[in-house]
Amino acid sequence: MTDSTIQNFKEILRKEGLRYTKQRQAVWDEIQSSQEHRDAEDIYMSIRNNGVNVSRATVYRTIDVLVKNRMVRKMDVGDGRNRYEPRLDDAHHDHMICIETGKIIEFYNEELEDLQEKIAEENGYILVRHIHQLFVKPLKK
Amino acid sequence: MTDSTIQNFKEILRKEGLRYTKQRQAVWDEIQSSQEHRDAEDIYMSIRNNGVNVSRATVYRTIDVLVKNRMVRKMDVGDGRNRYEPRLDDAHHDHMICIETGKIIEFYNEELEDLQEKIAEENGYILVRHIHQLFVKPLKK
DNA sequence: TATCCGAATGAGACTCAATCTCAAAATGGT
DNA sequence: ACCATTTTGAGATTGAGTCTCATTCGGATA
Repeated sequence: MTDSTIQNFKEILRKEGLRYTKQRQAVWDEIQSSQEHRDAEDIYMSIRNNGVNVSRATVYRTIDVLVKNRMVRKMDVGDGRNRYEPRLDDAHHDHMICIETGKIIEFYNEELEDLQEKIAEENGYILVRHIHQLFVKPLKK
Repeated sequence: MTDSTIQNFKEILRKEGLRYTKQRQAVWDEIQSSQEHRDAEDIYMSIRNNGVNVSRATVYRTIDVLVKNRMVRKMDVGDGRNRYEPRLDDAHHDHMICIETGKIIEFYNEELEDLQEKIAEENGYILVRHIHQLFVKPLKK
């Protein structure tokens, strides 16, 4: 991680009135270290394997702060375990999950985004957020 | 429920190699009796209140069969409890959830459906199914 | 840099939806 | 009606996530 990312993280904690601790830093470091879509247990075990003593409670608590501040994206893939990924840039994307291999593919489509806002408005609402997952299987060649 | 629906249900059980029991019928009757998006506990309690003795295990087991056979739609609204609704016709729709009132609004948009298939294909996949929920709040007048 | 007080941590208890277990009951083909 | 097989149900279990609270820590202050 870069110094600027650490600074950014510290600023968020300050803004939230929270203290800077090595556990919180370790959680953010760990999530940030991979672009994969990982579950909380995975993140927890990785931190411990790196020699930092942290509890599950702290992992969950820190993830909440990161999600709230849009540094981490929480995604529900429908199997009961949420997955987390860092939002290093602010680019939004949705996910496609291959039902044969379990592979998760990210996608972004402007038209799709616009359409969703339009649908919400047509019903008298403003779109706040959305969950959108495509379950797919490979095209046969 | 109509006789034809009962027949249809019996046929599905036969096709699956399962026996016809009053508990299974009661679960299907209960789900079919309302177009609302209900959770398993709600369905379970309603059946019991109607005087049919059934267990949670049987409710869940029967729902699985109904979902598999596309008689019931299972939806994950992100609060940890799945909701179920009957698929009386085969018309597909997605859901909009008001984050202020919890109200669930159904919607269908052809353009949206086409777009999703197109996106999957562009990535070398065939769309099998999708999860799509819009979390919205009311437009201020 | 020593003091101090409110915040953070962690081990494990708890929650709650959903699944599993297995003895007893029910089904349906003969 | 018989009986092999399936289904049921009460309660145990699972597992992700949350909560508790005694102990530890951060950091503002002097």
